[in-house]
Amino acid sequence: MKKDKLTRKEQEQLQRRTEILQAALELFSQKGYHNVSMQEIAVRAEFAVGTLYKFFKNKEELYKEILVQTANLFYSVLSKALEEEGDEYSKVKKYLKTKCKLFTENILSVRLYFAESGAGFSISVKRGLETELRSFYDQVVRKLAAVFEKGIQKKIFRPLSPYYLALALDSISNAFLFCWLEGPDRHPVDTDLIEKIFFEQIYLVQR
Amino acid sequence: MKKDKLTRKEQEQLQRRTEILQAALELFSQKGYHNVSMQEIAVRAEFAVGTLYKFFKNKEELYKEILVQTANLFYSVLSKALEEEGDEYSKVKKYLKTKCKLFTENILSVRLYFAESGAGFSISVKRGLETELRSFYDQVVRKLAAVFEKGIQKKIFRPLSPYYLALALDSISNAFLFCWLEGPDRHPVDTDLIEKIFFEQIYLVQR
Amino acid sequence: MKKDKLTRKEQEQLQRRTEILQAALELFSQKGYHNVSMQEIAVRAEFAVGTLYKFFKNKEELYKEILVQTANLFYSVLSKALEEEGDEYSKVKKYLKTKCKLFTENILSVRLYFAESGAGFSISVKRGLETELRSFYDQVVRKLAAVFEKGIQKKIFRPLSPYYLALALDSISNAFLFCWLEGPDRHPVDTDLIEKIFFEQIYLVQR
Amino acid sequence: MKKDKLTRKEQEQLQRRTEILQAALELFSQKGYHNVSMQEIAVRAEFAVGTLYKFFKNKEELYKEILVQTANLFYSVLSKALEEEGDEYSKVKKYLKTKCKLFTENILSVRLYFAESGAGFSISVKRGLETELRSFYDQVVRKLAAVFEKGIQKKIFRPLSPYYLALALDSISNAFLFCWLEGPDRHPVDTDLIEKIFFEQIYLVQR
DNA sequence: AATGAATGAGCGTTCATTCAT
DNA sequence: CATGAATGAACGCTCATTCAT
Repeated sequence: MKKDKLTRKEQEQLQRRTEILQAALELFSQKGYHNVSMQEIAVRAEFAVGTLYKFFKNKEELYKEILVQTANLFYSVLSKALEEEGDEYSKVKKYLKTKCKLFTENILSVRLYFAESGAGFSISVKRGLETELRSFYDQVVRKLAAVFEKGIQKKIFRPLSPYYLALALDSISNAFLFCWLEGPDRHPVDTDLIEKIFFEQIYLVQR
Repeated sequence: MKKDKLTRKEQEQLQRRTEILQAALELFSQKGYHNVSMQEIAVRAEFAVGTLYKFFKNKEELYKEILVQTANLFYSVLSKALEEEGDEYSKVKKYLKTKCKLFTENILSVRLYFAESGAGFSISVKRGLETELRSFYDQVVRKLAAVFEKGIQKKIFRPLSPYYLALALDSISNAFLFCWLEGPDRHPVDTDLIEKIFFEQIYLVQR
Repeated sequence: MKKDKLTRKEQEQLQRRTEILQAALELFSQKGYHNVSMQEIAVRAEFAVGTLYKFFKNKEELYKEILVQTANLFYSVLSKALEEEGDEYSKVKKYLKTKCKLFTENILSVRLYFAESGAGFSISVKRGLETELRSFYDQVVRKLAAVFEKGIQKKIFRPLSPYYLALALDSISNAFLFCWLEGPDRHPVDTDLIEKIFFEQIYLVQR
Repeated sequence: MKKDKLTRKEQEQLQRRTEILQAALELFSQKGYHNVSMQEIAVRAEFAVGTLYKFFKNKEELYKEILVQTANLFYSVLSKALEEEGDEYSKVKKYLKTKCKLFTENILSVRLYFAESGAGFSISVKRGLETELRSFYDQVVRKLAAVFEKGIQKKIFRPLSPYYLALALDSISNAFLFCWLEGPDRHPVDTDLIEKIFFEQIYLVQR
């Protein structure tokens, strides 16, 4: 009947689903997968336990859904940032700015995502999920590396291994963002400062 | 009564304790805190469950002990590396070399430590443990920052925020080590390569 | 208002009811009461769950209805067979023939009926249902016994306890029918063979 | 160390196991598999739920154990009865006597066994268990059939299909025993009466 | 001191039943 | 009326912890 639009019922369903995911995200990111019960999620989402199972096959799938959604969001937003118009330098600047915004606006997801997939090591809740998530992450790093490669060819960046350069930029930005977002003082993240530190000083733009 | 030496009984006790910790480390680092039962640890350590409780108040304390021991080891080894003779440049080189060795030789501990305390975010098994471990980590970063500060004064390093410089070096070295230690290829970690990348190319030693 | 005929609405209602009962019979007889959910029945009957509850107070009543209908069918059909014209010998022959046909044409009901009420022991889904069903069964046996009694008086049958004779005939015919209907070979049931075995050989018609 | 005898500990374990099985038998035979919870069994056996799982992998295994034990008991006792000294006539008499005693002394097991494996149809709790149990039953029937076969050769019994003869005897004896054991009056089972009915009147001993 | 059998709270999950639409 | 999304009690099962031996 309707093509683009969802029926009101479908909209409501989607809304409920989102509410459950939000409640679960809040709890999982705060206490971790194993310390959150379905009962608890149900109470916070203001549904009965059974209702959760109407939307998600089991606890693991609910958890996985959150992480995959997060991974998709991060991947699509960061990918787009790297595909914008401009030279490689401005692309990387855009990437950083976008990443800062993304992290700032999605602290809970970020927290959960890094706890599960680990920037480095991690012990996954679900066998294979870790690998799946890391591959998302790796795709972004590779896209970033491709930008560095082109920038190196154009003599915008110093001639270093593009992949390690990308990895380095990513890990530094993660570290700084974690530092700012988690700190007890919790200063608003200063995008300009990051940009300045990475590019003008550390990151090797040819002068 | 006894001053330096432990009685044979005390030695034996220490030995048992260590065996339990080792068994637990292997299991926790492989499967994660929540997927390892005390039963399982007992079997691997070749003791009865009850015996585990003679040495550790509960599962959480056993876990905590492993992490705190790891943190102590890392802290003491890395601190010492930074206190060796030489200028700031060679101190940082020594720090990196030591860290590579430390990680390579203690993969299990490293895996567990980063899964729990997170290079960045993490969701702790035990409330407060995360903070405690991060403070250990932070002490090392601060020591490294102090070295950078002195190096900057001596004009060995460029004039950047010493703390962020330390954080950056640390996060990059973590990222590279994770990459090497976890990679499916699992090349033996190339200390010289790290050194070269960090110092000659990225890390901005004044030339 | 209406005397004999049902309004179209009532007819439709009856039709729906029958469809539900049929769907439930198929599922119950295949998987057993506890392994069939109302959801499942609803899907097979192509109604909503709620609709099932318009027709039957609850799952138990739906189940009970199937069994009671089956019991009624069996009772009425077998009773009628025993009431037909003829001597006692041909009555019993008729009874057997009818029973064979009844079982063959209603395997699902038979399966469910015997699983629930048990030829012998059984553990009922519903307290009291077992007893209720057995009383139906017992009525048939008593009717059969009455025929044997008369036949014994007429010297058609040997002078044995009519009730036990009836019980024996019934249990043997059940056993043979089960054997034939369930057997992996599943020969079409040979009515004549049964008749021959029961009457000419085992069942002791006076010669 | 000990060869034949069990250590006291092992004896105690066996005792506990038996107590659990007994409690479970009582409940299962009364209310059926699906209407008995592990909690309930635990309470009746005066153990904690966890303890049940030390002895049996899960509810199904506990149930299966009861049935298989019963099947084994029935099979071994009835087989032995058929192997005793004597002609075929006395063997069958012995078989009947033994079966009466067996049923009388193990009403609960009998009730459960027939509810599950069904003398005829049944809907099994566990896929395959039904088949497994029926094969035990079938072995006994075949042994009995072999006795009939020999008896027929020796002209002790009338020349009928031995298998159907065995099936008939078994189903009649079941029916009578069920009748006596379940009846509200619950007369003590009259072995002699059964024997008399089967042999002298119905069962075709050549005269 | 060491043991490991016993415990039972608490989990994830199902499904008969209800009731707003 | 028919619907089917929502409910929540109750299940099977696990495992950290205890304590009699």
